Amino acid sequence: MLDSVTHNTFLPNVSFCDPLMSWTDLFSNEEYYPAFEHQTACDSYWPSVHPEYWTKRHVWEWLQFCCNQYKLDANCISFCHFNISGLQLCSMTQEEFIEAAGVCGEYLYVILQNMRSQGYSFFNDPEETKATIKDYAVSSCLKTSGIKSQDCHSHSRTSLQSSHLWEFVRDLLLSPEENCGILEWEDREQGIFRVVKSEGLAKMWGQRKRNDRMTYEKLSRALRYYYKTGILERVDRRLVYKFGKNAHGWQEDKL
DNA sequence: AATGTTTTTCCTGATT
DNA sequence: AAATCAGGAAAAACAT
Repeated sequence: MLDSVTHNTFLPNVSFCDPLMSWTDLFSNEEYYPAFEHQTACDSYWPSVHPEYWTKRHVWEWLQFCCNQYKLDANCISFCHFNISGLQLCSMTQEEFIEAAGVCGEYLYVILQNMRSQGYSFFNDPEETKATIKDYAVSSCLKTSGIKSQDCHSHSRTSLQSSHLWEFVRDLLLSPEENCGILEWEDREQGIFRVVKSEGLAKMWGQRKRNDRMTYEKLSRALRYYYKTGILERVDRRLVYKFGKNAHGWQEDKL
């Protein structure tokens, strides 16, 4: 899976600040994801800033990047431990990283230390990146290694972005900052929720996928496919859905 | 490169 | 009337 790191995601000769770089797909767009921490449009993009000077938002974006790029299981990461500035992040010891993110913490620690010492060349040179990361992949918390998130228990779930639609919906439901009234719980216990702003949801999903032609019509088709796989269950009310037995991570108690 | 899975797109028809 | 729901079919995108 590390191979993916070397592919098109690291385009040569592309500036790190270029907002059109492919892996920036991972991140939200200020327009629809309401800024937290009072960020404004003039805030820089994390790779263009030294880790020591990262804002909380930068830290957050960096985490998202790591999760997506290196396939770290976001469920291993305790978000509250990372609600800190770059300076605080840099002062964290390896132990603290492990404390905050289990095995993934080891990984994050290495990535950060490399970034600090080697700057962004760490990311610009696919081979080197691969080699550096490889040694640490062994103990990994990589999704593909088959380690389930339960193995990294004891940490509260995060709302870090995942690639699947249902996870996106779930995480939106669980993060009031980003939700802004688009989704609402109808019955928290039973996992029943309602799409309040259908077109807003489509827009957000479209942004995530870099697809401005997304509509609720099409998104809902994808949701209906989840009935078959037990991710969602049918609720015969308009714009109302229910998490099925194969959906995880939405329950309040069971984190 | 081959295959399986998820998502997107489009569509026809029913329901609210 | 306009949105939404239902799925079939096929293509595209993604993952392995």
